[in-house]
Amino acid sequence: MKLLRYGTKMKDKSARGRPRQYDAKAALGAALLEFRRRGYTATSLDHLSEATKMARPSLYAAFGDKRAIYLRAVAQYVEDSVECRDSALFDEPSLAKALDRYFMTLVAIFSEGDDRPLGCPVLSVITGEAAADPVIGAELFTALGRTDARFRERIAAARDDTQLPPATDIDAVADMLAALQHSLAARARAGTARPELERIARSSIALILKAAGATALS
Amino acid sequence: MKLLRYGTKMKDKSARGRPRQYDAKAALGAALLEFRRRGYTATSLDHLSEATKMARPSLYAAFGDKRAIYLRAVAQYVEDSVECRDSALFDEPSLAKALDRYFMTLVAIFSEGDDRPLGCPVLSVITGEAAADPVIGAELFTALGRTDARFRERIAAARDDTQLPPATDIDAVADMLAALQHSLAARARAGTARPELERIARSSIALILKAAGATALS
DNA sequence: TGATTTTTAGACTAACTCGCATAAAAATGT
DNA sequence: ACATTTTTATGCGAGTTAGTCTAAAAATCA
Repeated sequence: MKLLRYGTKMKDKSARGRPRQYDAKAALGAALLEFRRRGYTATSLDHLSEATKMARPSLYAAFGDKRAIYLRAVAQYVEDSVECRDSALFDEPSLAKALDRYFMTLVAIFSEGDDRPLGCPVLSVITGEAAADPVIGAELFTALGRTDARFRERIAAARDDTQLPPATDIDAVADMLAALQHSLAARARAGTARPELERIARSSIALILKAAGATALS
Repeated sequence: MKLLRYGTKMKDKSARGRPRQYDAKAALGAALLEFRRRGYTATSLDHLSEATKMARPSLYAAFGDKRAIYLRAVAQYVEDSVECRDSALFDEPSLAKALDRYFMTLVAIFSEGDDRPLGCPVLSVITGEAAADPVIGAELFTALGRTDARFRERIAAARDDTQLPPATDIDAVADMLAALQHSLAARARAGTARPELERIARSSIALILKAAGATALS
């Protein structure tokens, strides 16, 4: 019912008044980069204000307080990267190739950073605060659940595809793939360079597929 | 040369003056608990002062600044837990049983906490700061390296034991075990309860051993 | 041009933080 | 008892931080 109005006058949302000088999407991207560089708590609103080139009151008006800024920045990151990652996982028929594409994409993201790898925008940033802040804790929990669900879907599809045995323990294999993802995030954050991360990813994928009894798909 | 004096007069170290009211070991334990609860940056010296029941100047005199307190607290944790963990890994001839004991011990540690699991004293606490603080980053890196080395030793021993094939890729198997450890830390920090962590650990160990081609040791 | 609306900029308060400086307290040695 | 030595307690000052309030700037509509 609330949506009815938007169909008719789409532009009214920003018709009058001084036009905003900032690009919300770019601002959230810059904010996330700052969070990844400094960590969640160590990032102040002044840092965010400088990184986004938005005045503090504008930040509040646009996104809310610091936690809301982080949550929206992550939501945008997920939205932007889910297409690429889902494509890697599900558009490739061969499970082995799909996993390789997926994890190479992941390593590329985790390896971003001028000085050293910045790691995962979720795992490497809010882990410290997850126990103290229930909202952050819930965000971390749901993020892990999202990844688990994706892996389970892909493994189930491979089993139906006869690439994996019918008796495959889907949860166990998915857990191992998730563990690889968590481990790559931790290692990247600790400073492990990209080639080493890729090596670890590839050998781990091979081991997991071997354990699952995968039959190569020509 | 500096050590010569200590042999003769051991008590001189705290002979005169007001005796200290605090127990350094207990204080570091309380400090680590506080770090695990709040996260590294969010923990202030006031929090540490209250938790350890030491005045701020006493904290400085005894351990140094906040980072030094954390590093010493972690060093003590490693020292205290390494005996138990090494015993689990190396005193048990069967690789499967050794890994089970090791990871059950680890899950017990990660599940500590009144309200929710506190996770790993290293991985779950300083991940956020590792990119900004080079000293913290180095600490994280060496901690990961320690774990890797332990797993490699144990896998090599099992291979020499004929529990694993001679051609076992030691690094690959060790990487997967480390990944399981990293993953359990992340999941615990996200709030996953202990039984679920134990289930994940057991099924993952089984899968890894299967991939490595382990032969059961009766 | 003038009124309206929205964003931006600067400043301000109250609370918190670190690190230290100063003084009191509690033990020992003579 | 008195001087010495070490630890503890209090509190201060410079710097940060979150969040808000007020006023100026920049656009549209009439």
